[in-house]
Amino acid sequence: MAARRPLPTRRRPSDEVDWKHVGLRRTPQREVVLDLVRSCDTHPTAEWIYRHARQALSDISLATIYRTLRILKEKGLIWEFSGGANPSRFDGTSHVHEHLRCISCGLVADIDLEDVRDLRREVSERTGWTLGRWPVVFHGLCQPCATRRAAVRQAAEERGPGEPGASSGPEDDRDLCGGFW
Amino acid sequence: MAARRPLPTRRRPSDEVDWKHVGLRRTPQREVVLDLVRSCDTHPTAEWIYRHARQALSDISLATIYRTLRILKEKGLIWEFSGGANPSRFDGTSHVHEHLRCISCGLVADIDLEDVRDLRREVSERTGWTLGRWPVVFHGLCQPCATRRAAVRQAAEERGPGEPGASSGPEDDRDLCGGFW
DNA sequence: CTGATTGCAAAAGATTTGCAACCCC
DNA sequence: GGGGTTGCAAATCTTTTGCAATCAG
Repeated sequence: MAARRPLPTRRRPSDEVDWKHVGLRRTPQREVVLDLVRSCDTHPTAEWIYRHARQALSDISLATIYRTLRILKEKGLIWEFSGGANPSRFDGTSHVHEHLRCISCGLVADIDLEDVRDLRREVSERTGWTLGRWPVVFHGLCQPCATRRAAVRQAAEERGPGEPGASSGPEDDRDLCGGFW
Repeated sequence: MAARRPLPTRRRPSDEVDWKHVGLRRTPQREVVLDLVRSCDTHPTAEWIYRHARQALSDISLATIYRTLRILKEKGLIWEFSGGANPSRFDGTSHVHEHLRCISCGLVADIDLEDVRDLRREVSERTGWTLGRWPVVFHGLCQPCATRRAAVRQAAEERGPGEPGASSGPEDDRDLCGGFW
């Protein structure tokens, strides 16, 4: 274990965790990963977390990132959004909220919805499933993707028939918009 | 191209597709894949589709299955549920309906929910996203997984503290319950 | 101390892609 | 006939795993 940049002195999300009760040993790696996921609202990928974690723990490995994310998820401390062939994104579950996921660029956004509580109960009663506090995910297009897609579709229609559901991946979005579908 | 078992003479889902308008050439491979996804309600994986497609088209390749699924998805003819490190599952979108996905075994179930229509509009207005007819996915535990998990948790608590969110993969579920989380 | 955790490198999957042969329109 | 499609095999990419060294309690 090499360079370990002094971590911020202000209170960190990982301080709030009762590690012993959760059944996990408290390590710098786990603290950094949890803090990264909990403190940013960008729903980062494992790769992004890896890059940023290295700024604090220079020799943390990608394997540890994945291992830690999986464990934190299993303990219910964070939530994962699977992304098909593309990387998963993670969310620090601090309070109950729902999600929007863009089917074009994979962006995940949070939203608070009071009304969903009743809906969960209804669904649970009708199906026998346990819906607890797990998120409800709406799928659709974020504004940039909707705009881009509309442009593409119009161009296609001017060229001739076909392409009713033309898709277009994200062109820019260098950092966190990996592209899901 | 070899053995091509006589396909069922009854009307098939793929007959309803206006291939030319969609902008795709009509091929036996595409018909079989679309028919399989549209005619079963089990939300199959690519692998499952491959195994079954071979019964009609003995030398169809897995690459074609994936390519076709991707294309059909891009054209809006089917819907994909990403599964992290685990295989995606597909759904033939015939009418608007919502989904339940088990966070333990990955099972996907359909459910009709009138009330969701208003909710979509509300979310759309509040966020500016385009939610169209894309599905809303509830996450939770299917009955078998909920039962199994409760048992595991109880056993853990009898042994001592910790394990508040213990996870357990599917043990049986040979055919279609791949395991997501 | 002692078992849990980590890094490293290699493995495992799922999905994609290059390319020549082939088939639908 | 010609360009869209397919099969095959190899490549890619994300995530997991085996194992010896190291660390937390």
